[in-house]
Amino acid sequence: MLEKASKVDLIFFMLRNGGAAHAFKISTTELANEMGVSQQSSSRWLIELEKDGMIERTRGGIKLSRYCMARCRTLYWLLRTVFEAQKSVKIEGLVIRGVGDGRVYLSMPEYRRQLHKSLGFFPYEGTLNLTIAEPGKKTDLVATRGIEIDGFLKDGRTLGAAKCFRCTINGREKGAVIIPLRSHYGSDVVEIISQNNLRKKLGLRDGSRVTVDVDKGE
Amino acid sequence: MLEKASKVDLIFFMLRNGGAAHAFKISTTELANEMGVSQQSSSRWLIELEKDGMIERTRGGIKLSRYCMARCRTLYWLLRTVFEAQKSVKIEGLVIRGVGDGRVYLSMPEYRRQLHKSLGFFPYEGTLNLTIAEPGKKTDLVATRGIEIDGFLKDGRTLGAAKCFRCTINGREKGAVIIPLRSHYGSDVVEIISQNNLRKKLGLRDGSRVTVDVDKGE
DNA sequence: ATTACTAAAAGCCGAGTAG
DNA sequence: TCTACTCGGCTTTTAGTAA
Repeated sequence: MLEKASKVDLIFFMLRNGGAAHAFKISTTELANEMGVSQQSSSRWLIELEKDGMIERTRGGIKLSRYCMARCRTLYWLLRTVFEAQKSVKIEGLVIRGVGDGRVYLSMPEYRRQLHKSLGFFPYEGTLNLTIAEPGKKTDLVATRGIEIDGFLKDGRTLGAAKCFRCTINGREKGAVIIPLRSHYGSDVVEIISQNNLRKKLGLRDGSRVTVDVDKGE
Repeated sequence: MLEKASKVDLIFFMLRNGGAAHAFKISTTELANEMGVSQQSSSRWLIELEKDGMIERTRGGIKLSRYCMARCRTLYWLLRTVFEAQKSVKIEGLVIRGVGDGRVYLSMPEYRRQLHKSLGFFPYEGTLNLTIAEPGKKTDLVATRGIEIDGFLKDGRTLGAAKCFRCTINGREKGAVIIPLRSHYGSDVVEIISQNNLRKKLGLRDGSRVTVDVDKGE
C-alpha cells in the first residue's frame, strides 16, 4: 500500500482476520501498528465505525456488523462480475415505450456507418426498450468490455459513444444491446437494436415479456 | 453510503462502469455528483490517483491501471474466501521445529481442559509445526469461524484464546489445526495438535512433507 | 462547456495525558 | 496496562476563479 491506511482498510483487515465470523480481540495499540497509524487514530476509527454501524464492540472484542457484511457482499458481487465474467447472460424484461432519442441517433448516417462497421448490420431506426427486473445484469454488462462504438464528431463534440453486445431476442431474432457510455448510469432499462423492427417481427407491444440472450464477447 | 465517499469509492465506481475494461469518459463535474463531493475534489482525486499509478488518463477518458486491477483482484480473493467458504481445505507443508511455546500452553491443566471440552481429546504436549507454501490457505482459515477455544484467566489476563479446525494428517491421523487469536497474523506457519505424538506416530522429522485435510466446519 | 489553481475553512492526525 | 479525551498542527475540502 502506497497510500495511508483508512477506515476501509481496517474493515478489510478485520475480514482477513475472521472479524466476519467471530469477535476479534485486539488492542487499539496493536491495531494501530497493523494499520500504520497512531493508537489515537485507531481508537477514533473504532469509535466512528461503531457509530456508523459498521462494527460491534463487546467485551469479547470487535466484530463486523451484519450491515457491514451486507456492504462487503455487494462489493464482492461487483468484483465477481469483473473478474469472473461469464460468456453470456440471460436478461428478462418487459417492453416499454422509449423516450425517442435512440431513434434520433439511429437515423444519423455517421452513426449508422459506425454501427454497420462494428456489428455488421444497419439497424432499424428505433430501439426496443425493456425494463428489467434484475438491474445487476445491466451492471454486469456495463462492467464488461463489449463491442466499442466510437461515436462521431459533431460541432466539436463526440456524440453517441457506446458499447454493444450481440444478442438473440426471444430465441430467434438477432440484434444487439446498446449501452451509451455517457449518462444512464444505474438504470434498469436496456435498449436493443436490430436490423428489423422487433415489435413488428416478434409481435410485441408495451408490456410484452421478452427474453434476451446476451453474448458478452467481442 | 453513510460516510463521505473517498478515492477508494471512486475506484469502485469506475469498476462498476467498466473502467477495468475500457477508457471511461466522464467530466469532473459529473464524477463529483456521482461521488457526492465538489468538482474540485473529484479533479484533485483524479490527479492524485494518476500520480499513485491507480488510473490512466488519456484523451479517450479514464481507465483503471493494471496495478489497480491487481490490487482489486487481491481484494476479490479475500472476499471470495469470506463469502464462498469451502467445506474443507488441503494444506501441504514441511515439518519444522517450533519455538516451544505451544508445549508450554499444552501442559497447562486449564488449557488441556478447554481443548478437551471443545475437541474431545487431551492433546499430546507438543505441536507439530509446518511451513506452508501457500500462506493464503492459512489466511482462509483465519477468516473462518472454526472451533473457538476460550482461553483461561491467569493473573487477570486471558491467555491462550485460539480457534481450531479438525484435521486429518497424512490421510490417517486425526488432530486439529490450532490458530492463536492474538499474534502470529500473516504467518506461513501452521500448528497442529493431536492426541498422539505425530512425529513418532507418522515417522516425521524436520523437513518431512505432510498433507493436512482441514475441516472448516465447527 | 472543461480542468485545475489559490486560499480559507473544515476536518483529521497524533503527542500528551487522564481515568 | 488499556481506551479515549484535548488541542496544536497538518491535510483535505470547497468556493471562487483563471485558463
